[in-house]
Amino acid sequence: MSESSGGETLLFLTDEQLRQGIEAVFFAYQSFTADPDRILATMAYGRAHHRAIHFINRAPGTTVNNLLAILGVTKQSLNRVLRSLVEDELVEARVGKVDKRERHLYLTEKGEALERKLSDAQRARMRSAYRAAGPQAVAGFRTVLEAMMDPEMRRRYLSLKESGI
Amino acid sequence: MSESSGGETLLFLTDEQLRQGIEAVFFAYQSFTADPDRILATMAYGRAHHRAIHFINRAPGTTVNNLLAILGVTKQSLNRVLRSLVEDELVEARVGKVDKRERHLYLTEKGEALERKLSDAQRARMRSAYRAAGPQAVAGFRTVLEAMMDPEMRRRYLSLKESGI
DNA sequence: CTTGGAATGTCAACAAGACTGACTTAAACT
DNA sequence: AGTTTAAGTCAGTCTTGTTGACATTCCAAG
Repeated sequence: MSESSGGETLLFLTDEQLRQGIEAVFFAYQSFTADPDRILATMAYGRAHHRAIHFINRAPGTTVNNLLAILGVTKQSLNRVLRSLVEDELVEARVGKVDKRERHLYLTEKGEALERKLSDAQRARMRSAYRAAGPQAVAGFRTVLEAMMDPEMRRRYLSLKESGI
Repeated sequence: MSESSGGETLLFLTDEQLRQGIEAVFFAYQSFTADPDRILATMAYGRAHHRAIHFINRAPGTTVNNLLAILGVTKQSLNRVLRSLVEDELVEARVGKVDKRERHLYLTEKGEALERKLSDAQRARMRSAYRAAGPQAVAGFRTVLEAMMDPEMRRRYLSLKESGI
């Protein structure tokens, strides 16, 4: 009922379609985090540890400040996570040679092993979803995700994307 | 370097491609929740309240148990949220006529107003992303998201999708 | 050279929101 | 009458976010 396709010029952009998109993102994201969450729950870690490990692996030697900017949390919040990872010898924090205030972060072998375990699970899900959907759908998927990002997020995303080639 | 396209038969499924997909989901989801989060932060509410409001609006008269199943949280967790929403007169919990043990949940006018405010923000983002990406990309986006969901999540998603037609 | 400010990171305390487990109440079913 | 189901409650824990205060280091202006 109501003005379903009232103000929209493009037919596929009804409120109902948009709402379904929102719900799809919600449910997909829950599934997306479920695999690593299950693994992390067996240890004393959570999603925050996963994120830190992921991005340290992605950009080894990154500083705490750098990581902060990517994750978008406060330094105090990240610090707690980082501390436990360093204590458990998954991450090494080396004092900067040029600037001694900085800490450069690296995964240890143990840290790399966990990273692989977590990302394997997540990649397996992405791989099977990508396979099932086909290359054209994947391209569209990526296009919409990038369009959804805030300029600031997109900047972070693209900087990683380029560094990873 | 390393075995970039070593074990994959399909070229577009390199580990690097999958990793970029994972990061895209991460950054897009952050942006996706940012708008409602900003609005909610001004009140004493959080994301949990938003989710409850969203699904009550989506399926008015739903029972607590029903909502529990959709959200995938414990009743203790949902109860805390629901209690504050009822106290603040955003949600009404009516005793069931057929089964008096059940509480049927409805948004009040005040609740509907907040729901609209929150979903307007989120829909605006989706709309502009969809517009920018084009219909074909949107179709692909939806296809991949559905393929990413656990069977259980997909079941929940589809049941809502159908009820919303 | 020194001193004051800026940048980087750490510690402590608190709040939201998730969880488990144990329990109560009321209603419905058998 | 006894069991199951729906909802709600109380207590305690964990993760992860927040602010505020503080230490260390660097750098630049006087």
